[in-house]
Amino acid sequence: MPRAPRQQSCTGCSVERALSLIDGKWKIVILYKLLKGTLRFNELRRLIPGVTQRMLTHQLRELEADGLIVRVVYAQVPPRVEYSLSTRGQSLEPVLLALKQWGDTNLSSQAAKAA
Amino acid sequence: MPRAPRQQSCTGCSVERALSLIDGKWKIVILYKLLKGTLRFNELRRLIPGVTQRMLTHQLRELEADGLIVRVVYAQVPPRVEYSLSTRGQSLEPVLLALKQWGDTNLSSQAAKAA
DNA sequence: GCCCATAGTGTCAAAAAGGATACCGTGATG
DNA sequence: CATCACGGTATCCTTTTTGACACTATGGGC
Repeated sequence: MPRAPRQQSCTGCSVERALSLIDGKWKIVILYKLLKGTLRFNELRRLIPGVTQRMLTHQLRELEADGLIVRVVYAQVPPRVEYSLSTRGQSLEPVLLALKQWGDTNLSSQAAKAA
Repeated sequence: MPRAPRQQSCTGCSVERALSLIDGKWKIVILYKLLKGTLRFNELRRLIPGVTQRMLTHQLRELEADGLIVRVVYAQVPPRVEYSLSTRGQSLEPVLLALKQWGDTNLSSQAAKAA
């Protein structure tokens, strides 16, 4: 998506603004994984098959910039970086759960056909 | 988004599948508008400032293909085409409302700063 | 000395999404 | 006769997003 220019006069609707924060192929999944707790970079990578290192970094950076997640770097070797939801990110829980539940009940192969 | 190729082996997570149905800059907004009832093409267009005719058509077609909305064409002149949520689309209501509420409470200028 | 893991960054190129614009057919309206 | 509204299509072009791949630093293990 040529996503919203990250700053838009927002044509009237809070939904659109909300969307601009969580678009991107991986953001919701990342947030969802983080719901269960803090994760390190490579843990996320393993939890989300298909995401590349670059993409993961990118999305995490944007999520951080939007104040949805918190990034903590431990000055160690090997590096240790932990990601967790910010308060704002946690407030997305209802949305994430609603989405998950919808996916589960409406997208299972059976349900999809029954629809 | 080079969105999910519309058919993916789906690496394990129903959330990802759900996302592939509602990505696109306008889909959620369209669905949200349709929550309140049936709308005609140009009504949608007016309700969603910023969307172009082409985009609206595109997104509506995809939503229809994914079984989230229903398109009814009346053989009249001038043409009359009505869009409404399918049962499946209506089942998205909790998600849409959760998103709207999150947007309202967490993205108002004050809240955004307080975050 | 060589390889591994961690958490990245940088560059390049492909693919997709989105936007602008012009055009279509029809009947009513002026 | 010209124009408008409706619900689109078709085409072209630009911007974004994404993916592939190579490369980095450091300390530990073999």
